[in-house]
Amino acid sequence: MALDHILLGLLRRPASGYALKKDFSSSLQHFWAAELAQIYPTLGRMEKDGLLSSRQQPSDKGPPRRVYSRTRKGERALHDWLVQGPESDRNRISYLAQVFFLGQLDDLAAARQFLGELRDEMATRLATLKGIEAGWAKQDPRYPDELPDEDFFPQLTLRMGLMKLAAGLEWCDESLRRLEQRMTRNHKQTGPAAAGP
Amino acid sequence: MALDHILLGLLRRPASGYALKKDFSSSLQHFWAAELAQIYPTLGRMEKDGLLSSRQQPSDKGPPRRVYSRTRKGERALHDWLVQGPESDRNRISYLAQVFFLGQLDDLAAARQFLGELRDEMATRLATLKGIEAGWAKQDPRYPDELPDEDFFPQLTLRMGLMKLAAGLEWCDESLRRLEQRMTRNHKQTGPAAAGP
DNA sequence: ACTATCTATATAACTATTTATATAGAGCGG
DNA sequence: CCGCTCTATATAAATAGTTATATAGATAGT
Repeated sequence: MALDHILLGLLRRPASGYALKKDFSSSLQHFWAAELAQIYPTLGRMEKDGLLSSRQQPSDKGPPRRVYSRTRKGERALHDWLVQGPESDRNRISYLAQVFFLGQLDDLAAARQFLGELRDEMATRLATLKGIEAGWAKQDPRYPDELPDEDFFPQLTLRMGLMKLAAGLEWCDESLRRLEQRMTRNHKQTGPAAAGP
Repeated sequence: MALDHILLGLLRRPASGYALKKDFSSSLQHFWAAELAQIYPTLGRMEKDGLLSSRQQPSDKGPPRRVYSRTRKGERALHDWLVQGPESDRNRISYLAQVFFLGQLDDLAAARQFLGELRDEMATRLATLKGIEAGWAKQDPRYPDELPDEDFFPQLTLRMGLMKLAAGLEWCDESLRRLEQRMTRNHKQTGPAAAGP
């Protein structure tokens, strides 16, 4: 499971479940999300399996926290995950499933509406990622090519997000243009159409 | 759940679970996969919920099959799914999670190896999609802009796949180039480095 | 006849994920 | 002091998805 390995990667330095969830919210969330209700039992299982160890620590703000560290075994598991090569993910993209069936709507205007909303969402996400990039660039003059390895690879994932979203936006625009052409065409030839003389 | 709605979309014409699985394998699989062991109980539940109806039919090649049709209620559910707007998917991309942590490998050559494998996989998938596109174009002279609506939207999803994979390949090449620069640089300045005079 | 493959359905066991809920201390605003 | 938010952990219940396995008729090849 990828969550296990992601937690191992994040546990480069010891952290509590709550802190790990924050790591997800900051950078990782764009390609992998996890809820606390999934993180806590996973950490417990991984400790049971000897991949992690934990100790309780008093907290200045709130109840005591359980801080996890990865063990030698955990480090090996992370290493193995990385050198085994890319996991070909069962990439589920639900909006494409919707697009696939848009032709079954009685009115193409509803399909246009759909693609317009998708375009807006992608534009928003692209703006978000650009904001993150700008922030990184501002606070570190070494951005992007003089960054330490530790930050180079996360930066690559951000770059992938930017490139995919740019491609997605381009696709939306192209699709909307083609759909509108199609709507105009259908409008003009209402009735006759189809077969030539 | 998206699987429910996908099945409703596929059931434009009545079909058995086995046949629906084949529909997945042909076109849909690139952005949504499903196993028979998931499809059968889902069809059962949807029938119980009144979204589908079924009847048994003798088969010429094998045991009798249960053929499902969507009900009026099922059609409404599909319609609602489409007009509600794009589902923002929790898009999980496990290879990006791996890339994120590649800096924790002791040897950057292993990271290069990883990105090379990813590049190869993407190139293969891109070739596959291009093959599908070529097949469609060959068997239908209306491809792509004179296709009936029914085929226009599936064709758009194929196009999205092509564009995303092209972006992905570009990213791999760019990342490999930058990683190799980085490796050369590290090699040259073994020891001194960092601070200027 | 034997074997493999394809059609066809189904279930059990397991793993993963989401949503809802409970608990409890600490700090802040009104 | 009351309610709100944040820190912090945890569990229950439900849903979703994967892997393994069982059954059985039909057809094609050896």
